[in-house]
Amino acid sequence: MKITYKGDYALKAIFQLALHYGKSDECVMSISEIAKLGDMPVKFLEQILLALRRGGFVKSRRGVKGGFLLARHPKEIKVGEVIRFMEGPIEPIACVEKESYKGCKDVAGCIFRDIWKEVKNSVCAIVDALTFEDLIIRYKEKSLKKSSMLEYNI
Amino acid sequence: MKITYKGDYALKAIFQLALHYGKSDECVMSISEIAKLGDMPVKFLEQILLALRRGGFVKSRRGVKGGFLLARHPKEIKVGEVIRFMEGPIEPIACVEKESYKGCKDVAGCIFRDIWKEVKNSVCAIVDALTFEDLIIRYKEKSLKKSSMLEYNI
DNA sequence: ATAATCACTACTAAAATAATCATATTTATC
DNA sequence: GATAAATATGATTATTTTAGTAGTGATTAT
Repeated sequence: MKITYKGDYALKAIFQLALHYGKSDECVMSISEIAKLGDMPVKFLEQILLALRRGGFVKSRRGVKGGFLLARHPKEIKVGEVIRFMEGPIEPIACVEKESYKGCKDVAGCIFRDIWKEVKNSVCAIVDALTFEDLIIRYKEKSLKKSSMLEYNI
Repeated sequence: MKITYKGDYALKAIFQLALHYGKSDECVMSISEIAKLGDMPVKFLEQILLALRRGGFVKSRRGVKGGFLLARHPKEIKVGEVIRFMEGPIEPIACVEKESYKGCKDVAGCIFRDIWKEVKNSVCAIVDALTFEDLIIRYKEKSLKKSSMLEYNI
């Protein structure tokens, strides 16, 4: 039941780009900039960003002052989409999506399959309802709360 | 977001023992018997059953006519318990339970952590509400349905 | 020109996974 | 008491996944 670093970093990178989004189309972020903000290894993040580009999540510009930017508006990118793209289908076990599954002679009669489907649906309901715009709103609320707590010395 | 074979086989083994439960305390199942029913590799299952014994889920008897049986009533064993015991904490990422997490400088301000908590809670709600008695009921309903479908040639 | 930056491919070390193997110990039954 | 059937335990292994690193090439603003 784990998300890998690959998926984690992908989400963080897109989140950084989302925070940075819209100021102007010229406004790209370099890999190293994103890596620094999210505390991620640069060369590993590079691979992830290139994958995200192929997936249509981000766009890139090469050369000096090049970098990455979101290919779509943050409200058009769902968290679940990114997870699925980076990690494969959201399902606790392969038999949920694929009918063929080694460990199961009787897929139709398998009660566990039903449970995994429930789990899958419930997880998908959460991550597919969340866009990166939602995340930004949450983030801003959080940092507002934090700063006001600081202000009043709570 | 995956369950491993270890966890999968553990659930299946306990389910077989649960189906077999209560007929008498003498009524144990051998590893090979369980393995056959669940289509699992015998020696791998052996390790899993021994782990489950240490975890207090099953009891064993050695020697001829030995084997395994549940240590508790099926209604006293939750699916979530077994998953946690075999796979570790149910959480998409380590930062949910543990405060220390390499990939995150700012755990408090991290919006993803909140999402993973939501996911975790929602998954736990499902698997912690399910006992092996529930599974048996589901299973019997299913096989009843199947046999009646056969009967009426649907 | 050149320096900064993305693009791509290949490689690698470590960990996890899914087992197998060998050997000991226990116990019902003949 | 011998034997066979079973669990108990620890070691070993093969494969895959993960999390990177390294190097080289292509592009472009200055």
